[in-house]
Amino acid sequence: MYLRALTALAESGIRTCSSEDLAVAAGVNSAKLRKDLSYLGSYGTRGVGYDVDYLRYQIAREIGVTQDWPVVIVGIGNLGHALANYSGFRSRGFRVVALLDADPHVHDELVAGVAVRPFDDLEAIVAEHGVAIGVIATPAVAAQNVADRMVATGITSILNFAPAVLAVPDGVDVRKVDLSIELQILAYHEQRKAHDAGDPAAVPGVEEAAL
Amino acid sequence: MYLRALTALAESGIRTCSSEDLAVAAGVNSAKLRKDLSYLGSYGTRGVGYDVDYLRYQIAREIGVTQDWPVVIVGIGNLGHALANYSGFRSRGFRVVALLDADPHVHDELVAGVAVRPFDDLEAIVAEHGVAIGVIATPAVAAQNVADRMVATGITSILNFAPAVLAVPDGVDVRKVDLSIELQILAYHEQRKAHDAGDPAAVPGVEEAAL
DNA sequence: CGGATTTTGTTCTCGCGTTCACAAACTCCT
DNA sequence: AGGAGTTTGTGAACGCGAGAACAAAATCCG
Repeated sequence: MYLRALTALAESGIRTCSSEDLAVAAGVNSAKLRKDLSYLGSYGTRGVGYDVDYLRYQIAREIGVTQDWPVVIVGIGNLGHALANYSGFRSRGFRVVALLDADPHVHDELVAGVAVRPFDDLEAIVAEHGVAIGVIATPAVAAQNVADRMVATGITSILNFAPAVLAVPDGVDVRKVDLSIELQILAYHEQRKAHDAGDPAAVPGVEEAAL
Repeated sequence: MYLRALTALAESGIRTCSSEDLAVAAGVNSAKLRKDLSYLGSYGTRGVGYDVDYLRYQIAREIGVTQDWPVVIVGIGNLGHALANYSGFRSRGFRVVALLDADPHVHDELVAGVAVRPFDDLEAIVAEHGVAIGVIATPAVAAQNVADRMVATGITSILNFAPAVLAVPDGVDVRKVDLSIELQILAYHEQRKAHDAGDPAAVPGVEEAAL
C-alpha cells in the first residue's frame, strides 16, 4: 500500500513527503506508518520527511518487487480470463507464463496473448520457468486437487480464488480471496444500518446478544 | 465462511456436526468458532453439537443473506466482465441490476444478459431498484469520482476493486480488494524463503532490522 | 436411575498490533 | 551561530482478538 501511494505521489511530481502526507495517501495512521517503515531501516530525515524515490526503491527492494516473478494461472473461466488480462500484475513484476485448464474445449485459445494449455502440462511449465507462485481460479471442487499438484511440482505460494479451504504442507503459503464474502460483509452492515434506524428489535443484533 | 462450510457439509448429507468438525471445514480454531457462534445465540446442544440446517438458517438470517440485494457494477473492463458473470454473487443473494461504464464504446453491449448503460444513468437505476451496494471496477483515477456519485445517489456500501484509497463520509462502508497486493505478499514471503535458505545476509530482513 | 462421556458456552490469560506521546535530530531564518 | 520550528524514530500504554481451559449441560449405557 505504501509503495502504491509513493508511486502516486511520484507521478504527481512530489519529491519529498512527511509521514503524515504518506499516511493520508495510504489511508492509515501516521504513527503506524512510521513504525512500519522503521522496520526496514531509517530512511527518513527528521525535520524534513522521506525522499519519495529513495523510499520507493527501498520498499520495492524489501518486498521483492524489483524481481520478475513467473506465475501460472489454473482455471480459465470468467475469473481466470480477467486475471490473465489484469494489467496490474505485469506492472508490479508478475509475468503470467502459462494458463492451464482441465477442459479441452478451451485449449489453444489465446487469452491475453497466451495460449491455454492442458492442466497436465503443469509440471513441465513449472520446471521450465522456475515458477514459485500459482493462482487457482477453478471451481471449489477442483481447488484441492490443483493445489496438491502445484505443491508436488514445487510451487510454494498459492493465491486461491476458489471458495474452498486448502490443506497444504508447512512451508507453502496460501492466500485466499473470496469476492462474494466481501459483498456479504457489506450486506451485513447494510442490514444492521436499516434495522438500527427502523425497528432495532426486529432482528437480534450482535451487540444485544453479546451483552 | 461458516455459512459456506455448513452448506458444504449439508450437501454431503451431514445433519449434525461438532464445533471441531465445522472448525476444520472452515479452517479455524474450534474455540474461536464456538465464541463466534455464541454471539448469535446458543444454537448448539452440549454433548451433541450443532444441527447443520438450523445453524445454517440462523447464520444466513443474521448476516442478511436471506434477502435479495440489488447491486450496481461500475467499470466494465476485464474485471467488470468477470464480476458480472461471477455465479457466486447470484447464488448468495446478490442480483446485478445494472452495469455502467463511462465509455460509450461499450454501451448496449450485453454482459451476462445485462446491457451496459451510461454512467449517468446511475441515479435513475439506484432510485428504481433501491440499490444500496455499489461495486467499483474502474481504473484508479476514476474511482473517487464514481464513489462520490454513488454516495450522492444514496448508496451506502461500496466494494472497491480499484487500487485507490477512497474518501467517503461517515455512515458509508467501503471494502477494498486489491488483487495484485495479494500476489505481492506471496512474492515477499517467497523472497524471504529463498534468502533464508541460501544467504541470509544478502537482504536485510525484517527480523534482523527489528532487533 | 446414575455415573461416564461428550460437547458446548464462557472465562481468563496471553500476545500482538495500533496509537499516543515525546525525545532526538534536522532545517530554516535571523 | 543559535534559537524556533518540524518531523522522525521509538518507548509505553491500550485495546482487542485468539487460544487454552474449565464448568455446565446433554446424551449414552449399564
